[in-house]
Amino acid sequence: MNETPETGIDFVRHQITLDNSSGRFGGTVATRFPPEPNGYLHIGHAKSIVLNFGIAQDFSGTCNLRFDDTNPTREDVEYVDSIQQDIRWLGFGWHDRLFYASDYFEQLYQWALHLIEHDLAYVDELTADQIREYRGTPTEPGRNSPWRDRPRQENLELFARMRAGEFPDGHCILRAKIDMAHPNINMRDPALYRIRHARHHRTGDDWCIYPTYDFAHGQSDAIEGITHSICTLEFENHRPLYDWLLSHLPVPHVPRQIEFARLNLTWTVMSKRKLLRLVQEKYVEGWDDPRMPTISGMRRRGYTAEGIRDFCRRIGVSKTNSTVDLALLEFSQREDLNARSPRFMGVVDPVKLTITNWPAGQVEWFDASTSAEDPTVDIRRIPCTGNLWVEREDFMEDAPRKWFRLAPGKEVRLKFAWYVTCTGVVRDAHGEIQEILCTYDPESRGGETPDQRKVKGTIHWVSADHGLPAHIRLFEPLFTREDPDEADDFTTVINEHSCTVMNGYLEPALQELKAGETVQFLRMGYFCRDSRLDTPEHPVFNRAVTLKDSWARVIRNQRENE
RNA sequence: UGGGGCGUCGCCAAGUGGUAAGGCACCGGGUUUUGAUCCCGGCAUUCGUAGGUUCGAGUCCUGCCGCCCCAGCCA
Repeated sequence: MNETPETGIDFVRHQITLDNSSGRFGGTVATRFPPEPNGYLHIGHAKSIVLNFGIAQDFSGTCNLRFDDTNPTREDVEYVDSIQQDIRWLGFGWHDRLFYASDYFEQLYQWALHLIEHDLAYVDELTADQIREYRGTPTEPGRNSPWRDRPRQENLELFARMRAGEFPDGHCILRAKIDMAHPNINMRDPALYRIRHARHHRTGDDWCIYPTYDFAHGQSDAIEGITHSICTLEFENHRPLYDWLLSHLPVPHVPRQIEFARLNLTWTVMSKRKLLRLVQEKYVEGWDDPRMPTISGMRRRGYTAEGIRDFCRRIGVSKTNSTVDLALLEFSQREDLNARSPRFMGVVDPVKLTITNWPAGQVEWFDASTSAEDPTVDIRRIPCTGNLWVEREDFMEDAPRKWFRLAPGKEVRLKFAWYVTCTGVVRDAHGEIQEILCTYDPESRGGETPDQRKVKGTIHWVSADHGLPAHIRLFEPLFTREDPDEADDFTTVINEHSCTVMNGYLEPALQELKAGETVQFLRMGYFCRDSRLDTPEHPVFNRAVTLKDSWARVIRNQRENE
């Protein structure tokens, strides 16, 4: 696949180029992807991963994977494992550059001491509520804590006792001493350390005080020699603090923070809090539900890593808050899936088709290619009989103009096989069509006739005597509106019909397909054999994405014009 | 109304004073044993808005308007 970006160089790469020519970092480029292990990665993270690892590749630099694990009450190893798996699956690696902010706890502690020794930090015994009151508001300055000017020695002792576990959670915190009247609220003596008597997934019970994001992130970047610390827009307000800490600490290196806009997608939610709620309240099967925008969900659905990377390149990187159309993600998937998926036949919503002039008991086998490009390669055999399953939507009793599928009196081609002409239908007691009756033209074997007559419509089919019953899962967006975040409560706009399970039939060759593999069912879309619900006795397929359907569009436009 | 950002086609997005790239979507047309793919063609006299500077402004200046972020001991 073409890996060339659709747009010019983005502003982040532009800044890096500028830094390289000014020699700010001696020409080296080091980035990092810093997830907090408190949830599964989603397509928004993919944007960041492609950016950070992509920049490292483009500039012959490095990209570290660093877990931002400074809050043991929210984090879990389940997530550190899934995150690594997802990044690898996306096609990126970090070699031996796997780090944890918790690796730096001792160094961070020493730096906190340094701040105290220079009268730049103090232990505050105000309660959380009091601190909030003292902080002021965006339009009013805050007030100094009564503990702000306690002696250096006392701060040192108190901080040591915090570490020693002498105080309960919330008893006190370490704060930077900056400016309680600062117009940027993040500079009003921000918290640096808090007490958390909680077991950490890596450091166990070694610590009962943990650094905040602000105190850990920039210093971790400094320790790792990160040149460009790329984060999302909401951290822009933190940059003055990021820079302040770095300039007041004896760090070995000073990185540059650059912020870009996080990804929003239509028809979905992206916040970890909301995704967690979908999982916990069982609106979905789990983090890897094919309807989830998680990496694991998309993988299970049948999306490809290449397609996701391509999507991330197409959306670009900027500082504009934006919501990308889901159609673009689907386009990227179709483009990649089209190039790599073998073609098979599967009937999703089956209706019987009986060939009335078919020799009783006869079975014909056709050699057919699974390639859309070259009919001479990748041949498998398909059985055909007089009893077939065809797609219910491929028949219409009163066909509109330009309909060239099945209808009374109309002739169509059964892909790879014969021409059949519809002679009638059989209905059940409720008037539902139970069976379509056809005759076939024995001269049309393989889909062409000696008289070269044109048949515009070609439909897919499966021999009812050989077809493999399967559950075929069709998905719609999880929400009923394209901007679920705008609803008062996003759970009130959940789409009840986001997953429809069809009882379909597949051509026998599909029996061999392995779980996790994606194929095209001719005319129906790309389907991935499910890795969780599938059994050898009863296959389960997920539709990753439909094919473009210009007939549906014709119908839609016709309706709108009426 | 304090501070920090952002406003270029329906959705993204290039553009760094010289006369509006590209992708998606959409609309035509051609090829086709997938109404798929593929291929051709169309799609911003205008850059939130009002002024100003300039031979020349999406790009510079000023004023408005709109949207996003910040008052966690979350990240």
